[in-house]
Amino acid sequence: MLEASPYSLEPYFVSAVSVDIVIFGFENKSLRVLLVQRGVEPFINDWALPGEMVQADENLDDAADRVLFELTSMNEVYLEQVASFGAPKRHPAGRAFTVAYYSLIGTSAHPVSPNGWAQRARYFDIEELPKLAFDHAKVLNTCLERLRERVRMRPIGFELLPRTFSLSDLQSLYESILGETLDKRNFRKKILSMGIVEATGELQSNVSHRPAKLYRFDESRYEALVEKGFSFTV
Amino acid sequence: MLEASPYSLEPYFVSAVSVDIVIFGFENKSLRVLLVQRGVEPFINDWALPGEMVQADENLDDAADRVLFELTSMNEVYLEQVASFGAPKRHPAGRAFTVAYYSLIGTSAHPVSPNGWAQRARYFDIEELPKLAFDHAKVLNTCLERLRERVRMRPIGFELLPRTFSLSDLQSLYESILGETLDKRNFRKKILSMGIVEATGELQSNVSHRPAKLYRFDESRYEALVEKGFSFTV
DNA sequence: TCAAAAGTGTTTCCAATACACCCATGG
DNA sequence: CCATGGGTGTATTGGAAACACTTTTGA
Repeated sequence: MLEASPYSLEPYFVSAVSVDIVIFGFENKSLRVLLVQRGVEPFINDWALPGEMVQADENLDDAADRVLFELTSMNEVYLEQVASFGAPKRHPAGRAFTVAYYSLIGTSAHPVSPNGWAQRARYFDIEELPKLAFDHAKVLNTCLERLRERVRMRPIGFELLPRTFSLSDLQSLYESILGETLDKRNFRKKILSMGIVEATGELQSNVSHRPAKLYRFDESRYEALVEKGFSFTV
Repeated sequence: MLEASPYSLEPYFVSAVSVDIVIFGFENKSLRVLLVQRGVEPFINDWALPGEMVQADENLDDAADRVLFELTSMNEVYLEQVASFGAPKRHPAGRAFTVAYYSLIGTSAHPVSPNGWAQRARYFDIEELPKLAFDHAKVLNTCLERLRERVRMRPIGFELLPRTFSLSDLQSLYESILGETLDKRNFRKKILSMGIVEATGELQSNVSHRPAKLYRFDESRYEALVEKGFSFTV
């Protein structure tokens, strides 16, 4: 809370606030996170979450959108605020808070343009993360847990797949997010009974095994289900 | 994210960060929220969420604990961070972010000592809230939704009841949090089968109807269940 | 013809739901 | 004896979980 004089607020306007984003992608049957390598002190050369200071005229969600757009040139992406962090010593330059978001974007084909303080950027397998700058390991973990929670409650994550996909693709996605294996028949039954995917009629090609049917995500059906609330437990 | 020169950070250390707390209580079969009436500008005389600026050497959770303790003299209370808000114009004195928490405390018997910028404090029925200062209506709403989400996932909220309580008390608590009525027999079956309450052997006294059995919350059993994860859908 | 992944049904079990009457107390 | 809330059981249904073999393709 904030008050006017005689309780002066002035001494409190000394903090910096940033947004940091855990950008999840999915490729090669594993969950990935986009990290950037710092090109400046502190933590120079360490990997870190993409993030920027919130600008004077910007609200938090807009700042998150901006960071995401500047890095990936993608817009209108699934983005959810998760938590804020503000340990007094988390940044050597002063009192710095950060608001963490996670986002889901299809990995395959977007350009990545690190800018500002970053020298490069790439996806890391969630199982093979490098040491991270600041408290970003904790931030990332918190966001991963939130993603898992979400996935258990509803079929999130179509954003991580190409426009058409096989049910096995979808299953590996869930398996790599949840970190456990699922029964194939039960998984299919569940997804198909929800009616949130529809067959395109196409098949995979050039695979050295029986080609899978391809599906697409039925967004309108999905929205309808979210409206009236459903539970999803694979 | 934060960087060192040549990307100077200095211009960013200009924000204030506060914590605001939605303190839920339960009395008279209805869910209540503790609000304080502002004694200073801006929004003088309006009701607002209890909150304070985060101090220089304090992390967010500690600041929340402090606000709660200063107001209610209670410690070790259930407290959960929910979300952060930072619209550029939300405070007239400058760029001010707030991190919202909610807490659950038994209402009945704690003193309330408003201090600093507040002239008084009292509980409001969740159905009869006054106009709130700043963006606190939105903050409160977000926290209420989080509480509802939590309650649907697990039997939270024993903190809101006296140490011994009847199953009907527990049921009204759930009903007022969720805003819907529940079937008595099914509710009891569910709660008792989870084994998270145990009968004390005592009965209500001085009630002009059949006295209810009193129960207490079995905390160790509860923790054990949380560990291995359970779902709770009343 | 082999390897690799796709695809497919049934049974079992448990939890969710719906539903109506008698009981103990104070006034 | 009446009003008030406390307390109890059963039948039904639907979703969750367990489980193994056949099919199609490219190499």
